[in-house]
Amino acid sequence: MSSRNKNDMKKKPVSENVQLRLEHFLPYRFSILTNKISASIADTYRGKFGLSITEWRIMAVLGEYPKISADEVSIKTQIEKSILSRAIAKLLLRKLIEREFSKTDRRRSILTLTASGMSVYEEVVPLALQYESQLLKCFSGSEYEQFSKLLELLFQHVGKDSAQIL
Amino acid sequence: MSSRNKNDMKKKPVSENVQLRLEHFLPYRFSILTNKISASIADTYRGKFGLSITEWRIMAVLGEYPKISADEVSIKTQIEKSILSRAIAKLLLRKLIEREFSKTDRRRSILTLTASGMSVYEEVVPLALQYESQLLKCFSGSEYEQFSKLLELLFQHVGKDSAQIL
DNA sequence: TTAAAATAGTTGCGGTTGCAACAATTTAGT
DNA sequence: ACTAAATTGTTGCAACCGCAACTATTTTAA
Repeated sequence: MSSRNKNDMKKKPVSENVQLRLEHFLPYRFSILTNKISASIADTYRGKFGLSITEWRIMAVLGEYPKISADEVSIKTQIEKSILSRAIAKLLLRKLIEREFSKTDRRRSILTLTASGMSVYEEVVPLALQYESQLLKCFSGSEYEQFSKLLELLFQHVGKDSAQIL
Repeated sequence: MSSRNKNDMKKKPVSENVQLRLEHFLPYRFSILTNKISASIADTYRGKFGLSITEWRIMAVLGEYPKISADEVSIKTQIEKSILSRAIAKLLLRKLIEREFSKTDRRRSILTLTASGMSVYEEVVPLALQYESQLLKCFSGSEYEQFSKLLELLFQHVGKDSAQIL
């Protein structure tokens, strides 16, 4: 083994030779895919109901969990609290949701869908489910099972303190 | 069969009984996952290089495909053209990329990484790959194969005219 | 009991986003 | 050759985003 070989190795460590192909890069692919899906859903919600995705998500959570606080909505949806506050203000104006404040803790809000909010909710839910099933048409039953399982794995992995991952 | 039963069916069609569980809704899960991943990557790029994800993507594409136009970057990255235009302006100011215009079509820009842009690129690439491999640590080899394949399926499916899907 | 810390929600502000209109140039159709 | 349409990139504008500072209230603990 000559010293020339040794120098070559120093000049070109493996890591610098590894190349990045953006279109195969997982985080990138995820992002593109998610953006497409979100954009297409957002179009529908905005077009048919004048709802942003954020607004819809708030309503979706309230449909499942009536009488929770803004803070609990924030925890469940990961929506940042200032964004949430403004979205809630809009929904209140449009009377799609109602708010009272807890008697025992006057900081805490208690949010519910109004009757008209509920009727929008009941109109959107089937649309959302239909969209999802359209999306999943590319999978066979067992493929869906696999995908769901693997996605869950990834979810768990990312969930445990993402600071630690990078 | 009484007319009462018929009325009941009108009042509660099956579709209204189907419920939505947001946390199991695929588009929602995708969105949460992607946002977490993107946020964590964005932190690194911003912290170490002062680059937004958009800016980094432009550089990544130029690293792979030197001398392409803004429009081609837009097609490859799906970045909207006004956002792209402003990001390119920033990268030009910081002299991370260079621009000339085609002699034969003076509308068309020709973009390349500068030397310093290239050196940033070569510093970021290994980081990005390292992040990806961290992310994939939750999969075994065969799980990764599966996941990759299924994601590709979904990708194709969504790709073919998303208007048609919804 | 009272001062400090924690919690819930709102708001100010600077930055980003994305649609739509625009200018400059090139291509197509007649 | 000449006008209409298409393409490439930029910019105006209104909406949105998210951090940080703020108010109001409740909890902690000395």
